Amino acid sequence: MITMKDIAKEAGVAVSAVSYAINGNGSVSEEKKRRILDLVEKYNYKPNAVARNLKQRKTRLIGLLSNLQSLGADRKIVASISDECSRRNYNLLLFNTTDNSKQAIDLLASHQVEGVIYIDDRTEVLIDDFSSDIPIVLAYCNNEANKEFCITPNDVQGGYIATQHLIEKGHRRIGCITGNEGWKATNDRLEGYKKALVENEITADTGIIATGHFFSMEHNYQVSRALLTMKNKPTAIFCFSDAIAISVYNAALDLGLKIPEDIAVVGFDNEAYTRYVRPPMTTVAMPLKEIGVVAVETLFSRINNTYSGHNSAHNLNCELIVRQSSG
Amino acid sequence: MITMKDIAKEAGVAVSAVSYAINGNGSVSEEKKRRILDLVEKYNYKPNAVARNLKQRKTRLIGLLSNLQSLGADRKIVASISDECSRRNYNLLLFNTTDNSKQAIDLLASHQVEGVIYIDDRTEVLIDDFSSDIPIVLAYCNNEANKEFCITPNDVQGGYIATQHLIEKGHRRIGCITGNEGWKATNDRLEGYKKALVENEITADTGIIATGHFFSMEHNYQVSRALLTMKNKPTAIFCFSDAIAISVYNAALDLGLKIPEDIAVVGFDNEAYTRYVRPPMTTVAMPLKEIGVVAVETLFSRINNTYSGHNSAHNLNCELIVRQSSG
DNA sequence: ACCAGAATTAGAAACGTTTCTAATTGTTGA
DNA sequence: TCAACAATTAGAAACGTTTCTAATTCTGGT
Repeated sequence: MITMKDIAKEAGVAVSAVSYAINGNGSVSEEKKRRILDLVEKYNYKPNAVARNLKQRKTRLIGLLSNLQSLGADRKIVASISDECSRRNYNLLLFNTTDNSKQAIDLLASHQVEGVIYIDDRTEVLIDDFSSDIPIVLAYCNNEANKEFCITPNDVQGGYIATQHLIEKGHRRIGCITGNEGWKATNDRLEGYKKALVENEITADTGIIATGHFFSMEHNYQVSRALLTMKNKPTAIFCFSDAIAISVYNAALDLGLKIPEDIAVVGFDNEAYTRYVRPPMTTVAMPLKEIGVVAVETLFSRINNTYSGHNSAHNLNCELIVRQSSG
Repeated sequence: MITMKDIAKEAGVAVSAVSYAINGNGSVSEEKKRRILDLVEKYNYKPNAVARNLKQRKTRLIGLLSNLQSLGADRKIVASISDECSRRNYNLLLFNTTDNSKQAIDLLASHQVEGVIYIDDRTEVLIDDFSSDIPIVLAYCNNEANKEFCITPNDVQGGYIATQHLIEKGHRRIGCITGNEGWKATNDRLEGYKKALVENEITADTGIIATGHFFSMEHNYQVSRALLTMKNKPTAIFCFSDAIAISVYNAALDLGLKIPEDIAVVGFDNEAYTRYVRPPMTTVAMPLKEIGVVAVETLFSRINNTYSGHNSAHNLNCELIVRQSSG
């Protein structure tokens, strides 16, 4: 393993000169500089970043805590975060959280990361303790005590635009199939759904608000079927995920109902396949890329102490992708 | 920022004693040890990993090079790699490759990672130069010059079992829609397809071998439609991706053909949605988790110099997931 | 030719650990 | 009680950089 000392020796200069030559600070005569850089080239010498980091007390490393197991929507956020960090010449130190996030943060801290981004799709995050003096930002998830450092999709607005769209299409009897009970995404989307109804003076009928499940497709199919076989069935259904919407597609197919003529459908998530199902699905896209961008921006403003806290969550708006399932 | 020196001073011992106490090597009297660890607890002191890494010339870091933009199938590999490294108490330093993988590897090397895993879904990998003395392993992709360090799905076998399955279902006239021309996945799956035909003494008809595309669904739809409207159309189609299979689903729907009665379909990739489409899709699952496991194993055996090169690629078998689209 | 000031250079300290060496203390068996 | 040995301890060197300080060389204006 070749070091600066080796280069310095062979070039017949002091190690400081080598450092100056490589980093372009300090001052070195042109002739020496060329001699040094030639050797650097010759040996393909790369300075030891660990030594530099120790001396400079700066690692240009961001810790990324993510439950990669469940890497669903969040994977686009990870990609976006990675891009944003690269642009700033920062790298990511990845840590796979299982449950012990406290320990994970400690480990990242020991590696002297300059900040931590935590991605999770759970409702309330386990970190209660932002006590480490290292800046943390939460992406995609919520933490009541630290709202201002949470970058989340605006699920209320997402639920609202989906429902509003169906109302504009002429529907008055709009059902919905929610996600898991108690999840923030479920609560917020439901709130947006109700808000749209209220604004349009439609009284919500709890009989057509069904509880779905983000993972159990069997359950969603039963719920869809129940909704579509009611005596006074809805003319449209807003589903809290694309997968749930597929359950409605399947139930409709089995019951001989046509989408959107007999039943209009709107999904949520804008999964890749929604463009290709029949009929192409109208759905709500979360601002995943933007969440990554804002998370990194917020983190860096904290790192550089330029953060002007505004004490409210960053709630980024969703976008409605109109296709054919909504009429 | 509190250091060992601070702890040592307050405990009235030498810094070496603190190091011994924390790491449990060396020897320290019980009484001193308790005094030290109490202070460690009190100040929530965590040793600076950068300093330790410098001194020990060991970082317990693996570099991960991945084109996260295209994070498709590979995301499960990333999750698996992350798990395997965690189990070994190693962390991942993530680098988002755009095109300059050489530079990326240099950067990772400067961070003193002990090995590099490169994940890409491109045919031939850009790294021609494994010259850095740091061990590299390629996951999901191929490199002719360094076969033995490539961990790939066995696409030939994948194509074979899909076709064999259709033959066992009684089909003799089996078409296929390939992936992009020139891609290794395309070539290999086609080879497996042909092998199965030959073994069963079926002469391949190039008229029902169509060239599909992994990304252009419009193209795949046209191709599917053409295949299904031939005078002597196939009774089954093997598609080189699930998305292509969906195109066949759509074309069949539009032409009033029923799956699997009128046309049997097998996909490739086992995407999450294939369980929920109608009819549930028979498809081929790549051993993504296993690729991660073997990649990490191979890398560590190189790191620890216990690698017994066997000079051939690690080709891990795919698995057929039988559902209803194949009859 | 000389001097001030600038540019260049060498050397050493520092970053926070681990680990080596040597010194000190403690323990045991005769 | 004393040697012999083991356990504990302190101190310093080392890891590979960056950056400070001070010494040296160079430059141009008189």
